Formats: sequence, C-alpha cells, structure tokens
Amino acid sequence: MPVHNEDVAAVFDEMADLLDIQDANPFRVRAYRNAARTVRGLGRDLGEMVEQGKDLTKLPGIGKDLAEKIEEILESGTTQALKDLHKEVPASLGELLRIPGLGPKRVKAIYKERKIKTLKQLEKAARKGELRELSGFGAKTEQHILDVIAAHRETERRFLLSVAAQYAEPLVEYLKEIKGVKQAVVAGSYRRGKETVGDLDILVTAKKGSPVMDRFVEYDEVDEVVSKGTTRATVLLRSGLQVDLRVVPEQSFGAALHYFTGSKAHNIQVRRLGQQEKLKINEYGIFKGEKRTAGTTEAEVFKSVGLAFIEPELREDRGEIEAARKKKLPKLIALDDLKGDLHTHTNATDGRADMKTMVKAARDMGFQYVAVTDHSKRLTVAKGLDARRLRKQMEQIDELNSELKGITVLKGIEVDILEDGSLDLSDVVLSELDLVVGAVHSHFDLPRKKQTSRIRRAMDHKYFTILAHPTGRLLDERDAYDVDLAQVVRHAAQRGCYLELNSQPQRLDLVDTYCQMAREEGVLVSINSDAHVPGDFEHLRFGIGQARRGWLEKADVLNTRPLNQLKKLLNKTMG
DNA sequence: GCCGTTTTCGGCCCGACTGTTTTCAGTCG
Repeated sequence: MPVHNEDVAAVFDEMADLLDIQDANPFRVRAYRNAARTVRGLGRDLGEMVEQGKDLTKLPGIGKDLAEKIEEILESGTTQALKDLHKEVPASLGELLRIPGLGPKRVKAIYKERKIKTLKQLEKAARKGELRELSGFGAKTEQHILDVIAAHRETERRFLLSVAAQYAEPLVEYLKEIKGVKQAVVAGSYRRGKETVGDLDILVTAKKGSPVMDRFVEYDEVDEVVSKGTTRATVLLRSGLQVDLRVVPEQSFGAALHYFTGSKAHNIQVRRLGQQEKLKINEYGIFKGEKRTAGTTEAEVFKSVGLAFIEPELREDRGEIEAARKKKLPKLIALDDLKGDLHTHTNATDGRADMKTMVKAARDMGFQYVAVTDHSKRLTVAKGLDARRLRKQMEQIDELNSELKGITVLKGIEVDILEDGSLDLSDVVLSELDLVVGAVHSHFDLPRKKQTSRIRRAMDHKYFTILAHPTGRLLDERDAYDVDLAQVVRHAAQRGCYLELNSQPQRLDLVDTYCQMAREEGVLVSINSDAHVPGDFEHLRFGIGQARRGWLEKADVLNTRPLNQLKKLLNKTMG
C-alpha cells in the first residue's frame, strides 16, 4: 500500500496530539505540528524524494529524527514512537481535542480522573454532572462542553470563500457605519484568499468610546455571543459562521492587520526575526524596549525586520520570508491581467444562456477573446455535443465573430477523457477547433496509477490543449480523485500542453502548491471561469486569488497573452 | 524536536477572554 504525504502528516499530527495530552515539552509538540504542515504543503511526493535520495533534513522543520520517522512511515504506514504512545494514551483522546474549549490539560484531566476516552463517554459524564467535580472545571464549563458536543458536527465545517464573502461584505459595511469607526477590514484566511475559511477575522480601528462592540453583537444576523470584551468579541452568525472582531487604536492598524491576517506560521517567523533585532512585535506595533517605533502600516512591520512587503496570499511560511529578504518576491498576477477566458458553456449543453449572451458578458469583462467549450457527447446529462452538433456550433461562432465587434470567439470543446484515456470525439473533428479542453467526468474511483496514466494518455493526444479541473474535487461534496498530480504536471511540461485553474468556488482544484509546481516546471496555467451563466465570470476573482496563493505572475498564465500570442501558443499544442 | 553570519545548548511569539480563582491556568487565535 503506497503511503502518501497526507498519511505522514496525519501520523505527525496524531503524535502531536497525544504528546500534548501527555504534557510533553510544548516545543516538541510544535515540532511535530510544524512537520505535519511542511509535509502537507510540500507538493512533491515524499516517497519519490526518498527514492531519489533527496536529503529530507533540508526541508524546513525536519531534522534527523523526523527524517528517519518519515522513512519509517513510508515503509510501514506508522512509526514505533506512535505505537509506544498508544500504550500510554488512547488514540481516541485525539478527537476530544477537536472540541473547542477542550485543550490538552483538560483532556488529560478527564482521562486520568474519570477514565473518559471517547466523545460519547464525555457527553454521558457531563450529563450526570460529573465533570464539574474535577478541579479547574465548573458547572459552566460542563454546560459549555455539552453545548459544543451538540453543535460539533455543524461547527466543524468550513465555508467556501465565495459564501463567506456574502456574509463578510455586508457586515463590514455595517461596521463602517458605526460612530467612531475609522476602518473595518476582513483579515485572516479570508484576506489570504484561502478557498475555504473556518471563521471571519474582522479588524476595526475606532476612536475611544466608540460603541462598536455593543453594535457588533447586536448585528441582525448574530445568533449567539460567544465572548465579548473591550477589544475583542466572538459571535456566531445564524449561518453557523463564527466572526471574531478585534478593535485597535488607529496607530496600530498596520501591526494589527498583519497580526490578524496571519498565517500563524508566517507571524511566528516574522516575530522571530523581530526578536533577532531586539524588537517585540505584537498587534499594537513594533517595540524597542518600551518604545513603540512603528506599526501604523503593514509595510512598516515588514520594513522593521528588513523585509519587502509580502502580499497576504503569500503569507503561509512557504518561502516568502526568504524571498522577501532577497527581494525575490513574485509580482503577483491581478484580475486585470486576464485577456480572455478559455472555458465557458452555453445552453447548447448545460449552460443557462445562449452563446451571444455569454460572449457579450465576456466582452463586458474587458476580454479580447473567449472560448466556447461545451461538453462532448458522452456527458448525456449535459446534452453533450456530437460531431454534427459541434460543427453546427462552429458555424454559429463564425457568424457571431463577423457580427460582434470588440471580442473574438474561439472554437473549443470540453471533451470527456474516457476511462482508457482516449477522447470522446474523433481527431478529425477536434482538428477543426482552436483548442481542446480535456476533462475527467467519469470513473473517479480508478486506482492512482490507472487514473494518472489515463490522464497522461489523454494529454498525449495530438489536439489536446488544456487539462480542465485536474483533480476533480468539489469542496464539501466530492474529494479529489486519486491522481499523481506531480507526474501530470511534469507530463504537461514534456508534452507542451497547459493546466487549468478552474475558478468555480467549489473547484479551485489546482491548489496553491500545484500552481507553484506548474510554475517551477514551466507549465502555463489557464485561469478559467467554467462559466455556465453570465454572472459566473465573477468567479475569476477567486481563481486569481488561488493563482496568487500559488505565486503565479502574469507571465505564468496562458490567458494573459493577447490574442495573437495566444493563438501561437494554442497552435503549438494543436499539432 | 528543530535550529544557529552572535549560539551545537538553550532558546523556541504574544496577548485577550473565560471561568474558577483569590492571583491564575487553560484555551484560543
């Protein structure tokens, strides 16, 4: 059974949990958590790296010991150290840590003194009023635990960025209207453009005596006030989305914005740099001894530790600090850089608008070109096109091109990649198109090797241009299919074809680390809307966000090219 | 357990809020 990076990360996370409960050295616990994070964000397959004889201790947070443990896990799926831990701490205690309000100390106490190992036992004990007898616990804590268990499965879910935006934007407008409020901005993973967010972190600067805290908890959509102090409050909205509000004085805006934008790992690195300069960095500013020296803008924070300004999307402690020190940060792509869209649908298949409406909407986005790429015949649920209907659509495109000014319509198809890697339409008809977008819509459950070679075979087709939504994941709905994307990226590089970053908020499946990998391998990424209605072009902002998280510059993206250059790049793949 | 153009040992980010406390531990972000 092959062991993947996620399996290694899971072992390290479990080690961290159990060590934490054991009251181990907190820095040792952190070392395991850091290692899990490194492994998850790696992008490259650890198994392959070991085969190639790469030195794992070169990876951040991986030393001699953890490198050995990685090799052990790759071979056996686990490590002796974890087995030993299981003898002392039951594995099920890890799930108790997931309960908000229960940390390692309390979990340890309820296990040691009440022999509670599972959520079920915990709930039972709380019902009977047994928890309040433990030292450090009281009736309120006990009730809180009961409440949280009841809501646990609900609150654990993350929200799509696009959904969070629907709550965040009106709330920020509401906060800005409150007396004494100067600025209100969403920080956290929302600002970093993560595809899902667990909560909203909102930062406000306000004059002393502003009623912002009281007004905030009175907001119409607030369902429950979790905590409320003078500078910080937490509420749950009716949707279940948690919102944390922090209020700081205006002069601290930059320091606070940096602090609350995170990520946590990035912040730790920046503060560590501060320490080396004998500076203390917190949400109120930069301090030299007692004296506040900076912190009104984020740029000051970075400057104080010798770094260039780092865009929020890069702040994941994945090399951005080093790059900022060397002035080697990428100039990230922006929405304005897109010159067109290479994946859209019409009502000929499963789109909701006719071609002309869609093309006009693309033109309203300021695009020079748009490709119509409806589905192919195998996708019967979407009324997929056969050769005859596709040719008819091509004629329609010719007509539209002669009629409409200001935009060029390209002829394309989103052709199904069949189980054996062949395409759903013949080379003859594909050759008549400007581009061929290939996609997997069936047999999601093939084993990894088969799935990978299926996709590679499809890419080898003479007329294959772009691999659409390369992992097929639908957030909250369907996991990615099991595919070795690193291999797919390398194959695209050899073959000279392109990868799509699909901007649908539920997809965004060319995740940041794979964007980075594509960039390193010299594979151009196509940021497409996959629009089915005119409004879907708005989704491109999320695709751009993901691309920025993946360090992509304008030059790394296929559809930033003007039409004449794009055509050359398409011709290259079209034989 | 990691890490080092100050260190191979002794550090490892920092503050707010809650609940159970009588001055603070635990948890969270």
